[in-house]
Amino acid sequence: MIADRLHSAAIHLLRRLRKEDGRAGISAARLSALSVAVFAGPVTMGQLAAAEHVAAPTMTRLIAGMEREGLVERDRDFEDGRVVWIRATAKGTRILCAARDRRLATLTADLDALDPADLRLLAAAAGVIERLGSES
Amino acid sequence: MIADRLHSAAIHLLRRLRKEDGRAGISAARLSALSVAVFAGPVTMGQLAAAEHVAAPTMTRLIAGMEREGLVERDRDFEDGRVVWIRATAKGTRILCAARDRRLATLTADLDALDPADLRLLAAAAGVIERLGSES
DNA sequence: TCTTTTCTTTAGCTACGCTAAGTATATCGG
DNA sequence: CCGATATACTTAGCGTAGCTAAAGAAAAGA
Repeated sequence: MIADRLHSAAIHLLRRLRKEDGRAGISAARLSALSVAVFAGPVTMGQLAAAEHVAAPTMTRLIAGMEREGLVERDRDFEDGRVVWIRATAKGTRILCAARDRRLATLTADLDALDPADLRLLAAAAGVIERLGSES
Repeated sequence: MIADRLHSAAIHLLRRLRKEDGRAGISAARLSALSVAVFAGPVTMGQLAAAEHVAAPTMTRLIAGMEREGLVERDRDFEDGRVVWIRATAKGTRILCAARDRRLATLTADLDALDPADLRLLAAAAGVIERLGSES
């Protein structure tokens, strides 16, 4: 029942992290999209939606919210007028890093309580889960 | 940056599983609560909310929805009139198993594509993540 | 008895996810 | 060149999940 346990574990982990993210003033979904914008350079709306495995309108709203708060900016493509490029602002990059540090601080406390062996296990498993989540 | 990668991995895995659960006609949050009701015997609302790391009103609504669909039943406690006991119905148990089988089927296909070593890794990591999510 | 505590629900808000439909731009066949 | 189709994104509207604040009902204590 690996599937069950992974599912349940993911749900509970996210609920826990959600609280930390809430304190940082940004939701998990936005944070995840923002990190793509920050680290994968300017991306189009379509690329972002695909990267986040989310329908296009969902990404439109996520970006609209972040644009209102000055975390990202939109630019129309010069060649293709339909395409919108998303770029993280300096503030967006700063917020991302701050939120990440905050998560890191709380999670680090938890991780420190683990066996070094468990920690190595998690590090290795994260990659596998990542691949699992991005399949299909 | 294990925290980041775990966070991102959990988000993407859940988004993927959400689609499967949707096809099964039950959401991830309900499924998770239902499995507690099924496997941890009758539980009170408070216990359920605590087990799922969710505020009480959230659990009230989850249970209300599942009660409407005949997946669980409520009973007042004989001794303490404030307490409500939640019991999974036969239908609820059936639905849970069906949804689990469905998830299992899709995830199994993914898992089969993994190295046996990766699979063992995931099995071991699930327990660690579980503990991580249930902390504090 | 009156107050306080505990368990649950109601009301109301924000946010995320979806589909269906609309708009604007590109592209292709005639 | 022009109409039809295809693509990229947005708008509208719905359902669900999460929260807090406050209310209701029952238990426990002064």
